[in-house]
This record gives sequence, C-alpha cells and structure tokens, in this order.
Amino acid sequence: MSLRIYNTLKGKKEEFVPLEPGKVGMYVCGPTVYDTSHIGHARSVVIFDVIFRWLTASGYDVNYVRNFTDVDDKIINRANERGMSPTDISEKYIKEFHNEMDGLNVLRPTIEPKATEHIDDIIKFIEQLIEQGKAYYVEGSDVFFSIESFGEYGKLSGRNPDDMIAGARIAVDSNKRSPMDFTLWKPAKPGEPSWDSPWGPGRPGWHIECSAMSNRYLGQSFDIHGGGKDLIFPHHENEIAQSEALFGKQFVKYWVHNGFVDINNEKMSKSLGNFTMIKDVLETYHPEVIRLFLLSKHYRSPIDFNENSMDEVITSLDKIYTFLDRAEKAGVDLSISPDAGEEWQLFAQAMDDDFNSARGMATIFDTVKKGNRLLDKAGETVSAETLSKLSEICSDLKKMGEILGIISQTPTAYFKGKKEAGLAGGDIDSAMIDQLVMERTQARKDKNFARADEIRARLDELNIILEDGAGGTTWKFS
RNA sequence: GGCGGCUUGGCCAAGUGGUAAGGCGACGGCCUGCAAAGCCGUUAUUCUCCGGUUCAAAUCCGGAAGCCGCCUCCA
Repeated sequence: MSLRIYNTLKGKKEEFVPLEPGKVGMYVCGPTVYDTSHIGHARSVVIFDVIFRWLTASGYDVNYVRNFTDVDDKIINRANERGMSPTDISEKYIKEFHNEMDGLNVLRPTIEPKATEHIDDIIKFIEQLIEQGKAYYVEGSDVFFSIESFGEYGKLSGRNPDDMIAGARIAVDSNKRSPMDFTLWKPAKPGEPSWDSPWGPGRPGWHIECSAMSNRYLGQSFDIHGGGKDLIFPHHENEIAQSEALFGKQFVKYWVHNGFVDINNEKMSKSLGNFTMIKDVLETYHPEVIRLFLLSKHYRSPIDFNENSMDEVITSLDKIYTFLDRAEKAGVDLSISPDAGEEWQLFAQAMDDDFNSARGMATIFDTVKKGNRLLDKAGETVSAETLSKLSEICSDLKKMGEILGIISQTPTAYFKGKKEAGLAGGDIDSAMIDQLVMERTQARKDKNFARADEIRARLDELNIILEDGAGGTTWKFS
C-alpha cells in the first residue's frame, strides 16, 4: 500500500511519488503575525503536523518549510494602532504562535523562514521576472506581475482570467496593464518599513515571499505545498504564476488544502464576534483533546467547533488512557516496540489514504476494544501469551498516537493532570476527597451501604466518580 | 454573475461500484452490595429527493431541493 494524496491541482487523489526518491520537500503557508492565532490556524498547523509526522514515519526525509509573513499592511496598521514598531508586533505574535503550537504538541518544521529575512531573495526574484518581461515596473507605483505572460493562470483554482475580470468586484488599478495583474513590490509610504530596491524604497507584495523562500529552501520544483482552502485563490494561484513563469517548470507536484473550522455552525468572523483563540481553547481543554477533535474529520471538510463535540472527544481520550492504565496495572510494559502489529497496519492504510485521520481514529478505538476484551477475558492472572499480545496492542496504539500527536503522556500522568485541573477551579482538595473515600471504604467493610452510597452521592455532586476496583477505590472527575 | 464543496442512524463521523467503519448517546444483559469502568447484544434493509447507467450504486450520470465556501484580508 502506498500513499495517496488528494491534489487540488488535479481535483482527485493521486499516488504520491516524490520528485526525488526517499525525500520530500514540503512548504506550508504560515501565519501573518499581526494577531493572536485562532482555532482555524490550529487546524491547519495540526493537520500539516500530522502529514509531516506521517511522511517521516513512512521513511521519507522531509524538508518541511513553514514561513512567517512578517511584513504586511495588517502588521503595519496594528503597529500604528498600538504605537509599537512592526517588528515588535511580529515578534510578539511569533512568540505567541510558538508557545501555543508547542502547547498543542506540534513539532517544529525543519525551517521557519521570515519574509523580512529574505528581501534580497525577493528582489532578485522580481528582477529576473522583469528581465524576462513577465513583470513590469510602473514609475512611481508598484512592480506588477503580468498575467498575460503566464498562459496557465487559473489552473489551480479552475478559473479563467477573462471571467474573473468580468466579475471583478474591486476597483481596477489604472496602473495595471491587466486588471488581474498583482503587486510584487510596492513603494513605501512615509513611516512604513522599507528596503532599498531598484524601484526605490519599498516592500514586497504578499505572494512573492512564498515563491522566493520556497525556491531558496526547496528549489524550483518541490513535492507538497499546503495551506488553508482560502489560499487557493489568489495566493497559491499567484505563487504558481510567479514561480512557473520564472523557472519554466512545474512549481509544485501536490497541492494540499485544509477546510475551515466553524464555531457552532457559523463561520468564524469578526462581525459575528466568534473568533475562538487557541490560547483560550488551551485553557479549557487538554491539548490532546484539541488535537483529537481537529483530526476527527477529514482535513478537507469543514469541522464544527462546539461544546458537545469537545465533550465527546474528552470521553474518547479518557477511554484510550483508561485502557492503557488498565493494561499497565495488569503488568503490560507500555514501551513502544519497533515491530508493528496488525492494528498498526490498519492504521497505516487509513493514513496512506489521503491522511484519513478520522478512519485512523476508528482503528485506535478498535484496538482499545480488542485490548479491553483480552483483559476482561484474562481476569486476575494474565498469561504470558496474553501479556505479549497486549504489549503488541499497546505498542501499536502508542505508535498511532505518535502520528496523531496524542497519547504522549503516561496514563498516570494523564489522570493526575486531569485531577489537578479539576481541583484547580473548585474549593475541594484531594485530601478531603481521600478522607471521604476512606470513610466510604470502611462503611462498605461494615456493610453500611447506606452510608457508602451517601458519600458517593455527595462526591458525585462535585463531579467526582468513584471506581471500586480490585486494588481499592479510585476516583476521577467526570 | 463565475468557480467549488456538502447532504449517511438521536448527535458526531468513515465509506467513490459489490451489498452501511468508528465515537458519543439510549436500551437490555454480564460483572458489582449497588454503582463506575470494561465486555456482550440491540439501536440506518438504508445513505436529501426524483430519474438513468449497471448483474450490482451511498458510491457513476442527469435533474430538483437545502446548506456552505471562494471570487476582497483570511487557516
């Protein structure tokens, strides 16, 4: 079974064949760092994180590039609003972004280039386009890319330039030769950050940075380029135009685009005031709950963020850790074995099918069920044979978790964390709970079940659930 | 106006030609003093609707309805 990827360029799934055997070049559009990141950013980042992990696990040497757009109108505006420098703004939000993504257990890409650190590359790129007659400088205005110089313009988004010109909703800049031409370099207004260039002091347009930086780190052609669906047009369309016009060869082999996150069935928008920030979500939910949620639907479909779905995911994650806890207590060594069992094969098939994490999750639950069944059947004394089978199951499970970026804790640490989180907000402390549990244990010994149930009911009101196991009574938050 | 997508059980959600994964919930059972957890069983003869192609369709084609996204900054 080999990897298949849905390619936006072709509109269908294709077998993944890298340009160079064993190696993958992947570029993903990162954030424009002018504001706090929201759950939609998290989805994109987590999805490509999983893709990165899967490609790596599949044996590829992955060169994963994710940029920061750190020069842009929005950053300048924000800087002016706050009386800060654009650099202060971009640095502040890059730091936030890193903190939050680390919090979400996202691996750092191989390299994270910034637009402002590649101005020379950008200027060189533009100069070459002008030399080839594919871009033009309008005295006193911008440098524009000429759409007419690139016959395949529109191939990614399936639009043709004539239709777009006809339906254009924006006022046409009279400096442009064609209404669809776009800016490569714009002159700086007084007080704006700027760099010297053959066209006077100015700064790059949005699209050119990705062409210049991907060329710098991945070459003229590379394997995978990703980002949110909204970037298909115009951003990625324009990147293709710039890069293919200049190099005369295919820019990217596979285009991968993720769907959006809705909030309670509504689009996230400023007007609705429902922007859901990652840092807020991280305060409410365990990072692995957030990841599991983001991966519970296929990456191309829209996903709806709501309390009910999150609650379901919490239950699911508990189920996985509960099993591992059971297994560990039964004597299973929870370390990962290099050997892959049959459960892993099923998971791999799902991931090879266009990174179908939702299907992969079904395998995880099937695996948990299989393990629980074995434990139920084994009873008090677990045979060596069962133990070995359970080790394989747990190892597979943890390997699956490594791909999705979950199950990174020991069951003990996970449940301890949950207890701490549960205790943090309320006015109960664990000593008090332990005291009640002990009292109840004594009551049960004395066959005073009325008193035992009374204590349990009282704890239940505090969202504490008791479990009477062979090794004594344990408790957890519901 | 142009382009694209979606519609699967109470809810979430896989499934692109071979006879409906998985999760949550609900109900019954095992276990338990009773619970919880776990396990077993039940919960869609059917995939928005109407036609068509096919031995065979949730899956392909045509049409209808509803919902959504992009075309302007946007993950």
